[in-house]
Amino acid sequence: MGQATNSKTGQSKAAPSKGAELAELRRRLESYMDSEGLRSTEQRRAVTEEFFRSKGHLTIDDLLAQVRKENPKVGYATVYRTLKMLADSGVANERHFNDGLSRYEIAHLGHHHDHLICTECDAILEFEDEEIERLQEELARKKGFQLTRHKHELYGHCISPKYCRKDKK
Amino acid sequence: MGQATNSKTGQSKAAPSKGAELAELRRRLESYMDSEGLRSTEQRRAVTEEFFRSKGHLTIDDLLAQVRKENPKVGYATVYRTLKMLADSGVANERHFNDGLSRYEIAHLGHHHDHLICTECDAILEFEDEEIERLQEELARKKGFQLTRHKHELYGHCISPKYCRKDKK
DNA sequence: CTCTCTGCAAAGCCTTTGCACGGCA
DNA sequence: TGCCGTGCAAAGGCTTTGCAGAGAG
Repeated sequence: MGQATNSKTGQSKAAPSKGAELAELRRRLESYMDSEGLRSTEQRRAVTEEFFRSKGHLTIDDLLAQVRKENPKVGYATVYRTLKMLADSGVANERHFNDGLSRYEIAHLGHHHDHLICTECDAILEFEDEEIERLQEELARKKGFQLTRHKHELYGHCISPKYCRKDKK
Repeated sequence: MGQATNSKTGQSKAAPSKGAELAELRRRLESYMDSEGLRSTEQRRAVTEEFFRSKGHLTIDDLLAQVRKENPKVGYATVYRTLKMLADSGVANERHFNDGLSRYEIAHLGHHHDHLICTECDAILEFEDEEIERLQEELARKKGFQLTRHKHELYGHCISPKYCRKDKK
């Protein structure tokens, strides 16, 4: 992939800025809602804004709590349904780590990533490793499989106690 | 670890035969039950036998159905509790793939493995890849993490339609 | 005889759904 | 005004738990 540099921002196309990526996701959502005839309501805007404002990996409860700070009348089911909509439109990914909850993260454009999860402070880091992805493909081919997706989660704890505290979250 | 060969069976210690591994697991379970003061009941024996007889990755329903063929009076909760006991003793691993069900597999002695799952025929293959494990460790170290466990699942479908059929399971 | 185990049913937990009302377009 | 969206509450689906009776040691 080329490293075409944007002369205005200094950002390359291969790694667009956070802001540019969010703008693209908003456009994607808008066109999805248009094409599906979905309406823009106060609740959907509230949930969507809170979602984009977040750092991702939120549970439905997390998000609902945030949304209700500004908009106390929003219901449980609406958040569920709105997040499903965000996932269907491709701007959110639903994830299931080992706590039995659904979490939603902001989608990344054009590349997959996996997660490193601290079981002490609940931090969730994202990672990408091309070499591992390549080995996975190779392995699947050897076993006679065509891969469609994968799930790779590394659990452990931050080495530095300074940044790893139960109360940090 | 050495490659001492067993003169009787030709099996090396590093890769014990299936039968030898099962025998070791049974011993492990027995000593666990002894140490915890757990009793050997007809139901526990039935569930445990069926579990060891299986090829693993069974859901609780799968196992209960099997057990009830011989022993119709066994209850749901007993199977849950017995499988928890098997997991606690280290002879079973609880796994959660993407269907919301708990599955139990026969533990392997001294080595970790991951899974390749066919979303067409529901086949579950195990794999081990030292290179991937090494890269994981390296990656975690770079991110300042100490790994304790991981979950690596590859989803796809068998390339050969001959061996990949919905009705196969 | 004591203390654990079992089976049933109920309760938990999270997610999904049905339905009447409310509000976009 | 016609429909879609919302909120509430109930229903689902799987797992866990409480309890009285059964059974191992």
